[in-house]
Amino acid sequence: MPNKSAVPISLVGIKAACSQCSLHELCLSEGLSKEELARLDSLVGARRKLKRQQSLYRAGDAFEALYAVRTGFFKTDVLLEDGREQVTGFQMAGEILGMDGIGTEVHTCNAVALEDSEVCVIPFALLEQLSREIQALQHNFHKVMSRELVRDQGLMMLLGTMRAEERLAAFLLNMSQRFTSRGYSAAEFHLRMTREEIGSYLGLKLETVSRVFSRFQEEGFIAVQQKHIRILDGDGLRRLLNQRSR
Amino acid sequence: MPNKSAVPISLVGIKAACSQCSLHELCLSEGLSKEELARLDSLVGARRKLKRQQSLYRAGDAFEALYAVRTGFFKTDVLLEDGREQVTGFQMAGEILGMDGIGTEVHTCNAVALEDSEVCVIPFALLEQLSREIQALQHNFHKVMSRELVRDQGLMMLLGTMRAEERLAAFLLNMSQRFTSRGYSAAEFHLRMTREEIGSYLGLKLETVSRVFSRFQEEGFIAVQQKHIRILDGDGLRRLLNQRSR
DNA sequence: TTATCGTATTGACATGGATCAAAGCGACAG
DNA sequence: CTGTCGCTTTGATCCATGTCAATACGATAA
Repeated sequence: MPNKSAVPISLVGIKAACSQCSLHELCLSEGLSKEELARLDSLVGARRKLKRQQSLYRAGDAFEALYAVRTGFFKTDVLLEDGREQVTGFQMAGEILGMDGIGTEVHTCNAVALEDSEVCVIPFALLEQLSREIQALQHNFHKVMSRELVRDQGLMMLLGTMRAEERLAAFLLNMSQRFTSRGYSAAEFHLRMTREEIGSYLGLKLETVSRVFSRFQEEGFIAVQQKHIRILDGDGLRRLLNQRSR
Repeated sequence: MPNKSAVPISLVGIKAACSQCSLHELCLSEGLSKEELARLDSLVGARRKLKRQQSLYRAGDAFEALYAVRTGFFKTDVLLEDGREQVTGFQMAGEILGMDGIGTEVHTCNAVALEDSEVCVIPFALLEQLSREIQALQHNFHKVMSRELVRDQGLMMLLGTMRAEERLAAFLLNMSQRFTSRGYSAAEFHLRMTREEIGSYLGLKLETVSRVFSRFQEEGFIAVQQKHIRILDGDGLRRLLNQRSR
């Protein structure tokens, strides 16, 4: 039974406008004509603002829409009955949330804002309708889902075969790369999540995350200060990843 | 058990026919009208037969089509440069392979037949075209992709938080459930994969898989004899899964 | 300023699963 | 039938990471 989102939804009246949005190439609007973009604009109903720690949706909620992150930072996680948590992803501007709900009409994970954030609400029925009419939109959407599957493959590889140091190196390089492709510094960034959340994502305990960060610092790969990370030797991290581990 | 034919054909001239296929509810054709089914039939170009150990596609291959498993059994895996392998899934009749390639036009994993198998070839450009015209087909396809994302979530949870016994219990129950929904016995089945492949899928070494199977047998949960598995106490396995581990 | 609370770091120790090694088993070719 | 080969089982040992515990840090509120 889908339960109601516990937090009052804050819908802001501002119309989203994919045509104005700086996240083209990451989102669904790439390669659309002016006229098609306008139609996509009219589909994307509204934006929704979330404060830090607010849920965008929870496991069990009825599925109605996808969400495109406009600003901010999210995590998605799954909970086991006994309380164990697995963080399944961290999402930043331009990334799409909610696709887990399509198959069953019900969300299967929780999506939580890790900082004050804003998303575009994309009613799914309308997206399907419009993507029957706009081939490029249809294809973009399929690509987004497929890339998510490929991302998952990478994470399985990480969880299934990598040692702690490799996991953290992969994590840092991935964050760096994603910040870069959004125009931020590749070398210096703020982690929005706790050590525990990183650990959960990587299949490690928070103490291990902390220890490996310290070791990386001793070895000159990075400078850590709480959530602030500076990458001093990206190639060093990359070497760590590619070398035969055992 | 399917036996090996001496003929190494890969493409058979027989037209597939979704309308005749017994895998409706698992595949893409659920809820389609007679007329729509006929159109789907004409889309599904041909079947392709694979012998045990043959690749359906490999990482790096150009992406052109999806494949629906008609008979047989597959694994998908990803390889790291240093030779480490992560099995990302096992696929049986009615399941769709190849969606990893949509995002980049290139396959990102290998798909290998674990026994002599047959697939329906679904040229992807045609599938997109037809699903612009048939709403139910479009929606079915989206559901299939979404369910794959949810499956991945479950696997991440397994790889990130579960102990060896829980992983094996989850694996056995999952296999049992999938055999059941295809009309086979829930309690007795043949594993088509080696201990090493199971281990790779579950993030364990083959020795650990073997040991846990032996332990399960000692405790009366299952009877193992090589690849033949009999589940004697499914509830016992389920209890193992649900109990707080530590 | 000081108290508090969530988060992070670090140390000491425990352990589950990996590693290494040796048989055992079954299918198949000759 | 016999030998070979791939796969599986089992034992002994090791080690990476988990667990438990103490302390430190930084933001915020009083």
